[in-house]
Amino acid sequence: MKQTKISDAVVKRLPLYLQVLNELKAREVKTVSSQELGHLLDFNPAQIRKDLAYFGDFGRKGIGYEVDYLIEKIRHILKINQTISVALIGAGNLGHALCNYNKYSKDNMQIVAVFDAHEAKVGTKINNLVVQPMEELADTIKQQKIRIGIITVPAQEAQNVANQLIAGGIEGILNFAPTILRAPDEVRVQHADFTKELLSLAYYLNHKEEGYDESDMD
Amino acid sequence: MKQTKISDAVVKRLPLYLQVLNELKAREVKTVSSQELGHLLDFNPAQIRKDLAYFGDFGRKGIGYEVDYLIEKIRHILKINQTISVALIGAGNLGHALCNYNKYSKDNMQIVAVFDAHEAKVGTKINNLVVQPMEELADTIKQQKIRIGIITVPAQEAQNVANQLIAGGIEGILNFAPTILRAPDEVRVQHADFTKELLSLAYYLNHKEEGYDESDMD
DNA sequence: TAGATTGTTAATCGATTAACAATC
DNA sequence: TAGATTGTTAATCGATTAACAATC
Repeated sequence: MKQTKISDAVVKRLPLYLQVLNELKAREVKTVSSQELGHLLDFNPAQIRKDLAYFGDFGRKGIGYEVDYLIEKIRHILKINQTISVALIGAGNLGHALCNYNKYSKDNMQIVAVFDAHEAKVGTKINNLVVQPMEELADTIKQQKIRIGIITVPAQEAQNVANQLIAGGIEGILNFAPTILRAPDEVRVQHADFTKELLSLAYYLNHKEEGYDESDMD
Repeated sequence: MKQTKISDAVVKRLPLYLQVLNELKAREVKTVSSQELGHLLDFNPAQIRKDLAYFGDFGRKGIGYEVDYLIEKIRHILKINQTISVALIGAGNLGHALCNYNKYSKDNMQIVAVFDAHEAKVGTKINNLVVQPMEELADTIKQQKIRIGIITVPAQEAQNVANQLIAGGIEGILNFAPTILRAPDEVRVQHADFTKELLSLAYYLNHKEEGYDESDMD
């Protein structure tokens, strides 16, 4: 029984592999080498082979990887086979977008409940889901076996919502609010804050030439 | 004139520093040590000092960093002072959410134009911005000095939209579509794909215990 | 002054890449 | 078989952390 701690860097790349493999499958490509995958993803082929080798021997020497087979393996590693129930808190614009996105997505996440603290929102419908009041959060988590909470409320309310999710026994949180959440170690918190992406994009646009020039500061 | 190549890891942390500093400022905290910042962010204090030192000597030995001053310095580094014009392509749910978000945001990005390929959308309004047809993209980029394009169209259309942005002379792209974009080296492409965050979250929920156990595969 | 904390060098840690025997 | 490509070990590279002189 081989057990290795897989690094965050590797886990982050798995969804990317899956994405490219799905695109290859759509193009009816049957096998692919680490060389080709590396070219498509701008990764080093050795890195791809090493990443995949953490989980088993999926390739064939001299041939490469069978696309269908590798997809199945990675789906298995990420446990996409089983559906995970998700709650969304914050029925604003972003919440709507995510619900809508979720409806068409074919991966394992399923938003099964939506909550909002504002009375005006409670009772309205998003894609057949009735927006519930926050008071029902803990009970619903238990009844519907919800494991992940997506936070799409304003930054000031995010920690409060997180606390309620944690109290309700949530296992993971995807936080869209631009604030850092405190959570116990058992609860995995992932940030999906595109403002940070925009800010670093701005940095790169303004420092395109090369390194940072300290005299810029004056 | 000291010039150093700043690593991606450092640039990614700058917005986080800014975020925490802004929260400290709101609480009227005047100075903060790398120790305290490290505690708030779960970072090593030495790392914070090293990161900041790339850009200049912002702290005072024995005291720490002045919150207001450091905020100004980081804003300067990220060039948040000057506004950057942004175009959004894809007037769907996510596009709406981003426009709305942008209206209230106080940072440097400003969505100044919205485009959509679908006739039904063209001419409708999002926060005072009239949705324009794709044909006007290149001209608008030039006229309005747009530097960044945000892509919120379905995955299949994303590369096509990216090509049009690139042809129009865009400098950076923030891609929300779950697909990998090909772009020349001069154009910085940043991915803001929360599906990937969700997938890795799922991984961690299912492999909480410890390392990966290869016999799980059977 | 004594205590605290920076900026920075050196040490450590971990992740990426190169290289190659194994083998399809 | 000859050519290709894996899985894996060893080498390299880069990022994080520890340690400490400088100094507020």
